[in-house]
Amino acid sequence: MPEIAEVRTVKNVLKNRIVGKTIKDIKYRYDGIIKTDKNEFKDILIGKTITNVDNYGKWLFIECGDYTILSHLRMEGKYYIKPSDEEYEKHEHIIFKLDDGYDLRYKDVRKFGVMKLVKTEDIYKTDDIAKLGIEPDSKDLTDNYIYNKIHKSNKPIKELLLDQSIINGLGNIYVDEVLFESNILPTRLGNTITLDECEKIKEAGTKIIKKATECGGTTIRSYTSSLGVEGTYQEYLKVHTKANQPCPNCGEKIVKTRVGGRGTYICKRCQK
DNA sequence: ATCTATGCCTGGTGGC
DNA sequence: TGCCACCAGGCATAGA
Repeated sequence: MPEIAEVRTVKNVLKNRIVGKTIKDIKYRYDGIIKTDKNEFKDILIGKTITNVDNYGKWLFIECGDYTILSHLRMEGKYYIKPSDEEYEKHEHIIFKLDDGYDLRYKDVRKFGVMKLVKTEDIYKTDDIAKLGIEPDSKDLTDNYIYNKIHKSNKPIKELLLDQSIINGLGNIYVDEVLFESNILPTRLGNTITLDECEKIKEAGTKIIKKATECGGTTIRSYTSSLGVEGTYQEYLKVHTKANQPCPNCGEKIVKTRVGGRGTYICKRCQK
């Protein structure tokens, strides 16, 4: 499940491989991914040159001059670059045929991902992007910012950290890791979290996301390998996916529970 | 306004 | 082996 570190890795790979290429054609094999006008998507993009690839939190921006594809990978979206004559694989839904003989292919087994075409100058005015909060390793993220966003809430801190309008880019894996690193139980309500603990969340978020980004992200469930977008941060995970294994700090058994409907891993001794 | 339930999806898994 | 109910979960949206 791509979170900010994985999306940044995809961005870096794509940036090296597709910037400067021109889109010759677009094929839809399943067009439900496209959430803006499907005809316009083709009409506007065919003939355009890819000018940049960027990301903001989990959103990927594929910039083509005055228009940009906003792409969200959700659970299992992936991009591949393959020779144009290579056979299509199952679940390769959107095919961008580039002028260098390669395709940019969007594959998504569960079809949860979305693409939207917007004017580049309007990216940060769109509803999807405008509402996003601050990235977890940004210098702009402060203990006071977090505290102000959560201290009146009676939702579990885990749900608040998954709220993209507060912190932009954390998903289920990194929230578990951040809360473990901060010694905070995910079930604690927002209104019980102290300013000091917000500082710990900020520090942990910065440290973990920086490291995970360096590692190229985390690969937990990989059906297929792709273009170097598989990371190695899974080697550094301390609690997520570690049910029944000893806590790396104290040896207590890691427990898997559910918080806000999501699988959640905790050490009951280290997290209070 | 805010909360809860549901839908989107497919493949893997465990029970029988 | 086959069948099937269930689970994984980010996010939008409908309904309460």
